[in-house]
Amino acid sequence: MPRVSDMKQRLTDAALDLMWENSYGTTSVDAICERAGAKKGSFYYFFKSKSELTVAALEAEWNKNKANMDGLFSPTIPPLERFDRYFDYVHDRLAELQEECGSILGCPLLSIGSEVSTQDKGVRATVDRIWDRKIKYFESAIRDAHAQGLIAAPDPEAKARALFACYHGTLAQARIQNDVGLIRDFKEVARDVLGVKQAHATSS
Amino acid sequence: MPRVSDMKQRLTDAALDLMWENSYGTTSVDAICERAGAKKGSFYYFFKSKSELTVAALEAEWNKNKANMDGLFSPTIPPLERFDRYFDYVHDRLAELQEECGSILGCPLLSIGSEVSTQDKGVRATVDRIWDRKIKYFESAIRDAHAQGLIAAPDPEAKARALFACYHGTLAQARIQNDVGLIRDFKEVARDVLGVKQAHATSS
DNA sequence: ACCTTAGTAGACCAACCGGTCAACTATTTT
DNA sequence: AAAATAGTTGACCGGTTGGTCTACTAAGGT
Repeated sequence: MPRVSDMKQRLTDAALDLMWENSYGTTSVDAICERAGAKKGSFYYFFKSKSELTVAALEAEWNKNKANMDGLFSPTIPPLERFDRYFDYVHDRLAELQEECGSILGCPLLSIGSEVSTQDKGVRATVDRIWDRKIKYFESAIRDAHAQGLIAAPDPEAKARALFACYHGTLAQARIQNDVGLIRDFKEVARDVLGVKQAHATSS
Repeated sequence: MPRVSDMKQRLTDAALDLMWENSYGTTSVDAICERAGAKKGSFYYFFKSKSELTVAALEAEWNKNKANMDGLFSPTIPPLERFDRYFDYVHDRLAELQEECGSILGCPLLSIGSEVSTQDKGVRATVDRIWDRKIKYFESAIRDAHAQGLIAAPDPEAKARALFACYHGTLAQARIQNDVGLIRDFKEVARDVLGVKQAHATSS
């Protein structure tokens, strides 16, 4: 098997970067190619459409982040602390990206998903699938917290979905208003949504 | 002043419909014209760009909804009940639209805002402005609820923003997954976010 | 050395994009 | 009735879009 290439990955990386910063619709195949240093021919050698590339890009992003997520939501960490760590991590990452590109970018799954959901079944299904995987982290943390009596969550799956939705709404609002503030303060909102029992002072 | 026309409104209506159902990017000027029964020339007679049309469309939508919002959030209604009524209203409306077009459409402010926020300052500012107006309804309801001792909300504005973000995240997730369920269940999540004190059974 | 195969190159396409413009029509004021 | 104004028309523009196609090249196996 002659000749190897990292072009496929360069294309998915470029696509996700551009779509995250701008949008699915305004990210043209030409622009993706240019950023990846590829020519049209290469693009359509690896992917048969922009839609298919997007599916691959989202899955690739998930694979990149999975190990990190596993670490943040490790069962060795107290359940409620897992959320704090995760929210802190996302906050820091988005703040870092804001320095680079001037904008709070929010979550690409939500931006892209919301944009194409009524038009592109493939991308929509992919967003859905990855979304569900991420919710699983929330779900088991919630179940653990419930088992330890830290919260009252008889239906961990529903609670996880609700919290996930609230979090993504916050990320979206932060993107629209270009303001990290909401993300920084989300930990407290999360405690309310989770129904954390004891009101323990965090600091100050 | 000769000749009157309702074309301007037909154009903003058409634009919002199409952008809500699909997206900003995929809604072409041609498509807007076709739905409004206008020709390109008329479009650019009333608006100097697609971006400006969008601003007008969002403001027009706000004006259409304002009276309704005023009714739902009337100070004559007990504060927490205002939220219930509002959430019910949005749920019913989205469910109705789903019958028509097959999809849960979420909130156009979020969809459009998230899509164009990094690229179009005018539209972004408009979304921001309307967003703030809507939050005011939440804010005063929260303040009233706090005054009546129903909830503990020392910072009503922050609480309002948080609840608004959570709600929109739920609407976005409902759009992506094309599922009304989350919206139907949001009232309970809202109670958690608001920190409603007494656990009163609603029904069943 | 040469064949096979994975990957690259870039010219090319029709359709569509947002936007312009000059000519035209309908309506009200004078 | 005619002038002034508000609105309409549709041909037209250059650039871009997603996507195709054929010719090519680099590398591993034999």
